[in-house]
Amino acid sequence: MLDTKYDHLKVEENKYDNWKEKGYFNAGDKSKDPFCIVIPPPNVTGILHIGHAFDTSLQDTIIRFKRMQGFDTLWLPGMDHAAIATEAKVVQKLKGEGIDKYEYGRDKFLEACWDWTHEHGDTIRKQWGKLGLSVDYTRERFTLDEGLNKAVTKVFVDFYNKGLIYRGEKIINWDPAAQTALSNEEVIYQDDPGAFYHLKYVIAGTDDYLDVATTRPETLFGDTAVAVNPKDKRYKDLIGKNVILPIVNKEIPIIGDEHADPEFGTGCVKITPAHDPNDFEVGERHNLERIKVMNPDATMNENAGKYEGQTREECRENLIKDLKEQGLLLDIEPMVHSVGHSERTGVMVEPYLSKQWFVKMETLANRVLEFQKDKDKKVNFYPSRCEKILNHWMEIQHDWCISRQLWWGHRIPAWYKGEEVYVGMEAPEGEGWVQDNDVLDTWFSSALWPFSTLGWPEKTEDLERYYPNDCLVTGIDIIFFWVARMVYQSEEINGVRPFKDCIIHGLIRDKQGRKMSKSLGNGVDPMDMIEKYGADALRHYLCTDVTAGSDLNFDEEKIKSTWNYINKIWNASRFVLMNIENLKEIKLDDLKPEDKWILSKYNKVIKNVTKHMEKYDFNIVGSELYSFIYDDFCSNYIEMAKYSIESDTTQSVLCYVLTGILKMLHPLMPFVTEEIYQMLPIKDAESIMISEYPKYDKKQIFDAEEEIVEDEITFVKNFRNVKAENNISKDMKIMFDTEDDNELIVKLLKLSDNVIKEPLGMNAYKVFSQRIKATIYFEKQMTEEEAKLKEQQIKTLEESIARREKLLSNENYVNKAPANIVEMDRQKLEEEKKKLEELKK
RNA sequence: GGGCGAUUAGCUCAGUUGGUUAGAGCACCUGCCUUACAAGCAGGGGGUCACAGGUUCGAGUCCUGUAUCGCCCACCA
Repeated sequence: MLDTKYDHLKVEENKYDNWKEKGYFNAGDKSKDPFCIVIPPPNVTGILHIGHAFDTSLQDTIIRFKRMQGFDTLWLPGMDHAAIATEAKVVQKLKGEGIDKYEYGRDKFLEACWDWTHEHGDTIRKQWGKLGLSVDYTRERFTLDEGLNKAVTKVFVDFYNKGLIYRGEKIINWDPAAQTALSNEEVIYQDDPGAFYHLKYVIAGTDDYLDVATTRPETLFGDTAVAVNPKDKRYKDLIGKNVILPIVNKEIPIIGDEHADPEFGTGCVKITPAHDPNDFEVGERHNLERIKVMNPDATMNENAGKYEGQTREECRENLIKDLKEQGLLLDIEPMVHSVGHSERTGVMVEPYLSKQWFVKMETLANRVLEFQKDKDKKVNFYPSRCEKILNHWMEIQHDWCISRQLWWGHRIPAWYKGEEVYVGMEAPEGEGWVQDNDVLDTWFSSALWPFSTLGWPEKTEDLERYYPNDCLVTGIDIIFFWVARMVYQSEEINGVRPFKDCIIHGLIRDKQGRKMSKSLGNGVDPMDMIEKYGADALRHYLCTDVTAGSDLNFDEEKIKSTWNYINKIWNASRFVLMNIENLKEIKLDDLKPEDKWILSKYNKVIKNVTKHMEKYDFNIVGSELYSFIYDDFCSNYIEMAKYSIESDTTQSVLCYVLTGILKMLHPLMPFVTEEIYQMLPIKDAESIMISEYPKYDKKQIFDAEEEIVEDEITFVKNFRNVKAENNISKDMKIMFDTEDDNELIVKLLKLSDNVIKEPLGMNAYKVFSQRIKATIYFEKQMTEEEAKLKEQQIKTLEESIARREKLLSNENYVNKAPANIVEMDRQKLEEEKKKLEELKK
């Protein structure tokens, strides 16, 4: 027998391991249609946060639903080696032990990374278990495992041969802390207070000067020109002349270039081709020398003269002091400008001239845009507006910098001998070849995840069966990083979309809508929530309390109320289990109206819930189930059933509907539904997770009975309302005006001693629903307040009648509105008129 | 600068293709320990759906504009 209170800790103990051991999570039943989701691999950097819980809860809900619907479901788990993120953590850890990465050496460092991976991988798997995720561990993958390395290498080699990957010297985003290149997506821009330094560039051979404004004075050692707009009347005659570069005292030319905006600043721009992407392009157009002024760690190099060895910050400070002394500093104008920071190390990114590997985007992106126009080839986004984010990214088409000066990752399959370059699956034959030291951006391997995990490039059975995947679930912030890349890689490599549907969810913020962050200390550990309220409450909250694609402001109170909801389900189940002794097959002839009513409602819920589950509209699923369980099943059917609980039909209907409720809830709250399912006397499977999802049965729809019972419920509600509002005491008498059998109502209202057949000469109040009318007789005089209330009710009713009569006398409305709507209004009007008549008596 | 989203009850949010008198949870008020559940039950109050126009028989929902907030992208010498 169930305890009187729901205990989530007890309920969630041991179930997961049992499911796992029984093999319920494992895919491969070829008698069924396949359905596959690959998990967005969490970084092995650490523990899962609430965002992971959100993301994976949604996936598990989908997978469990599809499994119960009879699909061969594969939810493929795995983790991401997270090149720079993990490397940064391991470097930090070693540093704490007094070990320097470079002194330690590549091999030993990688060993440390693998240790880290195994340790954190175990933690993540434990957390998946706590959340109840039904992933197929027999197919778990890691982005850096051998098979994936083969896939990555093959894609690199093929792309190189097709000209989709090239090596070039360009300005890239350089992370001076990790000392590696970054992609545009790994740079976070934020507004920082800074200044516009106005410097005096004296025009050679004159006393005149140009006021050149810059936010980065320390790069002036790399200046090779000053640009003005050729259309700018102020300066156009100066084009071709030279200016003297301050401090360096070297002459550099004044050039005319469109890049200089006459409206911005002073209209004069210093050109530093090796330290600014725009200047780089100007430099290309004018054939300017590229002078690097910094070392990879962002200290100044030999080109910075006496400032060599200083950090960029120190250099700026000293340089400004010197400029001031020499009268070359015209002004310092404070301003706020946005500055790029490394996503992982947080340091200011340095635009830096460097030789790197790139993926050429044009062809790849254009194909995606083409595919998205074809309904059989496109990725369908939920919500659909998210498709615009993908398309927008494809339209920008920045080439993707994929090489990273790191050790933890897939090593670039390129070898060099002098000027020669060889790219291939294996090292080239012959002496003297040296492999590229760099590794690939972690997203290069995760971009292949939907098919590399299934065995590609081998033509495996799994690949054949589960690819393209059926859906992918991820956060709105990951569309650029990951979704876009999976889409164009899949379409280029295999000519198909990686997955049919892409479900996008928002970010989890704190209750005030702020981003969760370490510095604010407003993060939420999902494991704490599970400890306090259970995974079922957490999952149900996360899946049903937010609309698709929008952010969720985390509110612990709501998990608490979800716990209450589960407790309600627990107790309803307790009631049912306590009362079912004789179960039998339900025969339509035996059913009472209320049985038919609940079956009818139940089947309509199945239909609706199934429809919305298939559209990933869990919000609607949640509220649909909630009102059915709370209002229809608990508040009404169970109350009614108490008066015929000895009937085996009632018992059977109770058990039948409860079973269906548990099954529909199972994808959202797997643990408690399993616990209760196991106590049912009749089960269709050894576990609810492999049982059959309820199916809509037209034979169990009883419109007539539904209407009758619905009307009885309305009567009961109206009666309680009248009684409460008028302070009518328990010893009142009630006389039914209608001849119908009102037995159930009498029982529900506990009125067996109050029913009379003849009117009494006392205060009277009419109560009614559409079919049932009754008069309540009571002793007490109506107070002034109560009389006023009655007056108010009459007034409201009269207003409503007037409104409706006006509406129905409107020919336009009667002719153009759908007939059933008009008919509904007519009926309603009749009712209101009757009601008014009764009230006025 | 370009784009996207939001604005509905005290708070947090739902509201499907326009269609009864706009819903839920929490909070609040009244009455109840009714043997599944007091972490509960019954009943109740509370909303000119941001603002201004328009389309329509009918607008929270569609269109135009305005305001405020948030996010993304680009630029920022």
